[in-house]
Amino acid sequence: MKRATLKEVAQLAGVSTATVSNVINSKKYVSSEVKQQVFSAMQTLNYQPNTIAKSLRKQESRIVGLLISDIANPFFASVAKGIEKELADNDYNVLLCNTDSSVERERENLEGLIGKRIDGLIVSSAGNTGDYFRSLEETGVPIVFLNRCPQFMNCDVILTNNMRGAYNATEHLIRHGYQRIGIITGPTSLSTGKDRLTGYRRALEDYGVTEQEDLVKEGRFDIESGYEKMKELMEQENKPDALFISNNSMTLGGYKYLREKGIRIPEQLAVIVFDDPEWAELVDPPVTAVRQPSYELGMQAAKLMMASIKDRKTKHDIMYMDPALIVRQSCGCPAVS
Amino acid sequence: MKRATLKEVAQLAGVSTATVSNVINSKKYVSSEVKQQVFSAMQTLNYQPNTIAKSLRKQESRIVGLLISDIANPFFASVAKGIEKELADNDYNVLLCNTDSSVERERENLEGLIGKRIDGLIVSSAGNTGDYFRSLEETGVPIVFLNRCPQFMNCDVILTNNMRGAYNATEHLIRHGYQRIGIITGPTSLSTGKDRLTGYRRALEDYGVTEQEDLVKEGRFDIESGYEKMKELMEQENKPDALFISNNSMTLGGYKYLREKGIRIPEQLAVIVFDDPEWAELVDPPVTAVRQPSYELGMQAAKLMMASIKDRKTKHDIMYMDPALIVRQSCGCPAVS
DNA sequence: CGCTTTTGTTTAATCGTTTAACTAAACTTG
DNA sequence: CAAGTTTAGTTAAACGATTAAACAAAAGCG
Repeated sequence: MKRATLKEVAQLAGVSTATVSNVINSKKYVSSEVKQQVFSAMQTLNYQPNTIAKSLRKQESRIVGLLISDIANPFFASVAKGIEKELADNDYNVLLCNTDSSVERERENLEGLIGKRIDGLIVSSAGNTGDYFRSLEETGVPIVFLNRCPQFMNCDVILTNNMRGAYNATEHLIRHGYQRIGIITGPTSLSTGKDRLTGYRRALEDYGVTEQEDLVKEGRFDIESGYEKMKELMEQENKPDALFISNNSMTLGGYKYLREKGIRIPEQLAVIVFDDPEWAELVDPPVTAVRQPSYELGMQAAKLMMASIKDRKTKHDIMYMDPALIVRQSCGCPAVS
Repeated sequence: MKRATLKEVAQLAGVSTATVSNVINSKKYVSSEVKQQVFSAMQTLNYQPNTIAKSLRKQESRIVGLLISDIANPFFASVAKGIEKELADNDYNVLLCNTDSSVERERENLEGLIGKRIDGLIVSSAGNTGDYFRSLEETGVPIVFLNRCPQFMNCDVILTNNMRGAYNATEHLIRHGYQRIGIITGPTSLSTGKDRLTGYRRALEDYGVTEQEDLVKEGRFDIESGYEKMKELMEQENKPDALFISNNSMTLGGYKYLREKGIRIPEQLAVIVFDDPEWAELVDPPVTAVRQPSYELGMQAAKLMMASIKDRKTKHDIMYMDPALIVRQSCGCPAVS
């Protein structure tokens, strides 16, 4: 069954298409008689306006692209949920693109999205430079960067205060008297990876602890590299007595290794992790975590986006959300402070 | 900066729009001279075809709607990832709609998607009847139901073999000698909830165990109800000695309660859960789980969708994916068999 | 050399809306 | 009551692509 068009509705109601359009969008004043006619015509034809045609004419798609590395990562899933909610409330839809952290796929997806004439893009880029976003930006499409901070562009950025989160975590470990505090960090090509590492370093500095090079391992924010790096750390001469892990996925990998080897937490190794997924309090032992407000992060990103699209906001912000340290049992006795 | 149109490219290249179109889509034979001209014009104007116009003309959007209850649930997140991957490989995009299990929002979203003229819909409905999908189906848009089985419609359905999964889990508990095997099931208005309950019952029957009404609790597939129902079970006279929990979220809630009360698994309560999220082997104790092939489920759903869209497949399938029982430590000693 | 066929390109209609510009009727108003 | 204003609705041109049909030039052919 073909869908009815506005024209057909107009014919049936015995009016012009313009009038039908006006009725639908309640633009101009239309007599209630005619309105009734139109409504009933719409009813009988089961008319549903064609958004594509509308988009073409109005030059807006009411679609926002979402470019993220891994929707299966609970952090991103939660972010996506926040974004979807906020956008839906404003009658915008989300086009989901998963990049698997591949710059290649990111670029391809971006091209597709440009073609689709998205009204905005929310992105947590896999790349470090992000120069290929330029061509989108130049056409006036607002971009919100999520937990990634491109150097040069004039667009909104929303970030967890990664440095502070990492600083607090490290500080916590220092205050508990740990001497050899290691870190499994993310790719330093990403601002999240870099900032968390910086936070860790600042804390060490501030407390006069000298950094030990072999206690700093760079992973790839995924499960496998978490396992690998944990292995490296625990098999080397100079083992850490405490460890800060930079995200949830690497924690899964790391914990896996520790479990296999029967290494006890926190007796043999104290652990604090960045991200606070729902399983954090159920693993053995419950893990002390730096919680990013992921859902709120998504909502805020979407709000910034709406402000750019609807209110034509052109002054762009960089917005920090503060993470919270949730102390559980993986980081040593609740002493000192 | 306005985006260039095909017309402008044509002008610059000194040819007609039809020719440019032909070059882009390599439809008809175009002399390589002209081709060069067109390409270079496209280059200098930084031309990106407008998909919206194309959609309108060709009457296809190359967008598939995805309607799910909660993208933050790792099961759905993984499903979504599989769908996105498979669709992207076929040059289709995913429009993500989160319904929060609200039939209301589901209906609203559906309307929006119809307006957007999606080429297909993949849905894990929150409702039981799903009659409002009819209007979409009638226009010839293929629908794939995911883990939900509407009675009447002529569309593809892809299901985890919920009954078998639940049966196997229950059987496993019975064979380990448990006497009072309980279940926290999902809403029986959903086929997932119902089928898992049925599987549980069949197993009991087959082994001549009589069902005890007060050991069967119906949750809502979310964390809160998991906590509630676990509480009810463990505070009543007739406590279970083993429990089958119907999904991952309710497990989180249930485990939370057990941890609070210091109830030991499996000594005081053996547990098997449906779904095998990434944290399953890290919680204390690692949980025996019925693993649904979530990513593959998503991929298959997308494949069915592509078959319907591209190959005009009209004969529709109901496809079962078999879950696997992953035995860990939460369900008693690895004895018997 | 004329005739058909092939090749390469153009013309113009179309997809389903919105909206600026226009019109005709009804209503004010001095 | 003539002139201006308001009201309620129509006409037709966009938006940016695709594509059937038309066409001109070149090639093939006896």
